[in-house]
Amino acid sequence: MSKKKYTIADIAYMAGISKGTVDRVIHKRGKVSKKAYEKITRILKEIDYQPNLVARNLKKNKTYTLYVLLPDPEQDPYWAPCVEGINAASREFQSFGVMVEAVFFDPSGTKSFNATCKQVLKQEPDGVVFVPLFYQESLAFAEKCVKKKIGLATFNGSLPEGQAGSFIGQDLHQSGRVAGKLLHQLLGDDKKVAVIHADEAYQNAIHMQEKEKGFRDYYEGLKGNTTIITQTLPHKDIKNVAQSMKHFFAEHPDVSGLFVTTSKGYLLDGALPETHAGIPVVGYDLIEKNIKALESGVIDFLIHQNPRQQAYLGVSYLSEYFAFDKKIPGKKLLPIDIVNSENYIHYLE
Amino acid sequence: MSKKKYTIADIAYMAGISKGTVDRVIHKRGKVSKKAYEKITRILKEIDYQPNLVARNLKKNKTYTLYVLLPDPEQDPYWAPCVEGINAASREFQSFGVMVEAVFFDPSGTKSFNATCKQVLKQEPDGVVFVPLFYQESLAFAEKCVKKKIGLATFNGSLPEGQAGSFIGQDLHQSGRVAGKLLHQLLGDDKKVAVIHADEAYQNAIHMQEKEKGFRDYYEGLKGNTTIITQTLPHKDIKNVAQSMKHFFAEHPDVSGLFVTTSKGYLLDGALPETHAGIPVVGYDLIEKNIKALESGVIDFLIHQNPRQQAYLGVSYLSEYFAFDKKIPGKKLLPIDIVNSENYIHYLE
DNA sequence: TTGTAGGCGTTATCAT
DNA sequence: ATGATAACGCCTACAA
Repeated sequence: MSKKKYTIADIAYMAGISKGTVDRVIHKRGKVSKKAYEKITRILKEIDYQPNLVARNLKKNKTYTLYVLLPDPEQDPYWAPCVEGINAASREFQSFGVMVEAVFFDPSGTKSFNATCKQVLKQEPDGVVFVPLFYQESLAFAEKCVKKKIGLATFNGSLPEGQAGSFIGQDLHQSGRVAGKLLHQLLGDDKKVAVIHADEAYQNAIHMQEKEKGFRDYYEGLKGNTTIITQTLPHKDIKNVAQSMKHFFAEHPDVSGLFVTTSKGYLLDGALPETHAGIPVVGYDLIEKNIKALESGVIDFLIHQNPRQQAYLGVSYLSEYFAFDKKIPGKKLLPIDIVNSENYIHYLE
Repeated sequence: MSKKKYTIADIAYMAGISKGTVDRVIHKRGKVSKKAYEKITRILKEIDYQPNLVARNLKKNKTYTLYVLLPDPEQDPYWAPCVEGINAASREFQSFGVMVEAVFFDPSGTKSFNATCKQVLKQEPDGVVFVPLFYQESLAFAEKCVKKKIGLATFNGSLPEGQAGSFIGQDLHQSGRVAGKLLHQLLGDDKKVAVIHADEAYQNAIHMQEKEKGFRDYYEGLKGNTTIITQTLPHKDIKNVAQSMKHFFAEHPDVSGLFVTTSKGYLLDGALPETHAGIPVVGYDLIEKNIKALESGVIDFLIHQNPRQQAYLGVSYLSEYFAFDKKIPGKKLLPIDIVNSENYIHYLE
């Protein structure tokens, strides 16, 4: 089924008119007689004309600038793989005239985020990919971008429905369900388990809550009788987790499984009292410390959110939009990868 | 760091010579004076010249033909997602002059495979992506392709080392280890488990053996004492699995976990004797019947080999090679995805 | 309303 | 050995 490739010249010849008119029809620029318009549209349909994107791109010969805003990987290693993803996409599209610039902000407060947004806007980029860490601020930023007709994509967090641009991330509620299932598979029915919110330096309470909801949701759908309690480990207590855990298990000695809703599962390494040392733990994210905990057996499963791929896709979507006029997928949910000590290696790329 | 984009014209101007000579240097076509050669190479290095792939592609204006050979999805649903992957890649690269044609063969014997290979060679394609289901025959085919200078990629199975072209697949040995780990996580130490080779219609004994090796390998590295036995379920016995399982468990009542090395895990649905009904099972592949078994609880974990992505990458690699002169990655190992009833949905695309 | 004439960057041909 | 030039398909400015 080797379709012949038709060019505008072919079509013009077939219709007995000039290339210019054909082009005007294709781009609906008007200034075409009804007769010519109809004749050409008919031919276009008939041969299923596919414009040569290469030629189009060459002609445009415009370079597009994308900015990617994400938390500084120095401050939270979770974001490190994103930089790789950004670079990979950047390399891939630079020959097509897309320039990508990554900008880091300090995730511990909104100040740095706002400053970075402002700075990026000043560059008048064609597109922006960013992590909407702070809800209100992100919303405001997105609106400004829309107003300036800047292409938009977010990853690792979403803006409200109807928001222009693309969202790339994970179904957090469902990932909570996955965690529930895993603990259930390890423990069986009628046990007591705990959801641990090991607070991050910055605000991602929404993430943690969504995950907990999914987790509870899973257990509620079961016939068995599992008790779920929630424990928050505030940021200030992170210095002495062993102490906190000792208290916790003194109060709840019958807890036999833990679900850590953040990437801080590694904190449990060496912090579990002897009475509960081998207890099943499910956590999040393939950061180095977690992998160590996975190998030492403290953590049984990690859920991988694939930050690298999220960032890669964000840049790719916008790049393809600019370079090839592809439309941007509105929402892309990545798989919820289950990781244990034997398969993590392949997710590190 | 917006690098300026240099063109051949720029370089020619800088060197004070014509574009033609610059081109000759870039493509090492000779017929260039030493002086000019050195001057140009120096400039090229200095500015880190990156040719405009779009323009190059436009100029070449050649259409490439790729053939993809894979088992007929009608006969084994495992291959169905590959067709999607092939189509996705095809759509993506058709604007760049790459034509992709999928051809199915009957996996139950070598006859159809050989016939298909012959037929494909007759078309004189620029590239071939294929599933090396039959070792000897695949080797012969690959050699013929190399001789004819046809671009080569294989997926879901490898040819011996040093073979030209690309291989996309999974580390089967490691996936056996993953299965071992999963069963171990579900069962704990000092149990007896069984490796079940549910024979496929066609020969993939090598795959099954690799998986079993990895599985045993994992358990050998542990301190605990797990006994592993192997049971083959020949193709002819597939009609009456319940009977076979009854015999099996009568003989080995103490087996408390199963590892099915093929995509036939669903056969256990309704075929396990009451005495062993809820026994942990780890299997392979997200085919419909397996997903049902996952949801009903007969299968606890499936290992996903991502056939869709394998096929997609095979086509993409060759397409990018032809369209953009990218070099073909020699070997690409995909992640070993662990799937349970809560996360399978995202792997179905 | 329609047609024509470049030009995007690279490459191949042909003349010098 | 080198330089000028045309062509790939599309788009746009400008002329008719």
